[in-house]
Amino acid sequence: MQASPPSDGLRTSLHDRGQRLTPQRQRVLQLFERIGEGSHLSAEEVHQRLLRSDERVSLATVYRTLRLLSSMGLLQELELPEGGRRFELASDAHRDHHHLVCVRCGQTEEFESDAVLSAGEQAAAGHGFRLLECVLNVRALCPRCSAAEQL
Amino acid sequence: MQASPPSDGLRTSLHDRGQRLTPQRQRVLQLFERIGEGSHLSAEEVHQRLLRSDERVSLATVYRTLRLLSSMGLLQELELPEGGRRFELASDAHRDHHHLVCVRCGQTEEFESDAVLSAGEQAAAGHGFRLLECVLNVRALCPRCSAAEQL
DNA sequence: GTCGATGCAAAGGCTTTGCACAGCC
DNA sequence: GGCTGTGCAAAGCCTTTGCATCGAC
Repeated sequence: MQASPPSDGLRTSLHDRGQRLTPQRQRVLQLFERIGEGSHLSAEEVHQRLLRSDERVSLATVYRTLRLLSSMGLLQELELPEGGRRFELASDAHRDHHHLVCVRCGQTEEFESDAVLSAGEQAAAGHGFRLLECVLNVRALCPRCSAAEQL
Repeated sequence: MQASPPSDGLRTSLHDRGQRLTPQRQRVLQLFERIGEGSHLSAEEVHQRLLRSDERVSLATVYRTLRLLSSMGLLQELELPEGGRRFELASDAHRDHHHLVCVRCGQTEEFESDAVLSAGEQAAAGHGFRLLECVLNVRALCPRCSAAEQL
């Protein structure tokens, strides 16, 4: 009894693009599936985590794979300037997927909002654009840092 | 007849922080004022534009100044991963300031939305955060690129 | 005159790339 | 077996930093 092997979907998607299923690509994607949808990892973190579980993948390949999986729509790149490029598992639910970030300590909370999605859809439609993804970044101060700033 | 000298506000803000008003800092800020609120420039572009108008500022100083002016709240950094870090003139109106970006060709449209701002405020309040800025990035395909993708 | 700011060039991250070898199909 | 993917190391951005000099106050 095991979860449906994720390799199948991946293999097919790759095949359609004339590309191959390799252990490295599986390892990267499975890592994201293991940690779940909410988590954002940098390339370096992906590399470290794979090494820790004895799954050898070179850093260059991590970069190549993150780019590939993003272009295939399986991962998506986050837009949080504080702290570099990060990736997370893509999902339809995440077309509307927002971040509340403390600009001082980096604490990040996620939230969803139909209001935001429909505002995004309206804006896109108004300019004749086709919406792909809609991400609201709220830069803020968390309670602790907000208190610290008052001093 | 000239617009109120921007140096005064800048001089005061700098003074309060024990810092000095230099020609370089004025040039950078004035450049942003000249091009208006909607425009996003990278450090390199700021440098190039200043050189073109014979205002000599080293690239290192451009970086230092962009960082300084941002930390003073006079400029703000954009969050558009496609195409590197960019800055624009800050203004209160821009606390709520959104981008519709074509992921294929980079065409960018701006829009505003009260609905988005209030969603951001709600989210911040719900977690006890103090909102600073609220930016919605809508990744999409512009009409031209959308058509091209259908082929 | 003092102390912060600048310019230059060098150092620093992070990311991509060239090339030979390995391994998927 | 062909041709794509990988690993390694080198190269390439973009950005920051050290240090001597300059200049705002």
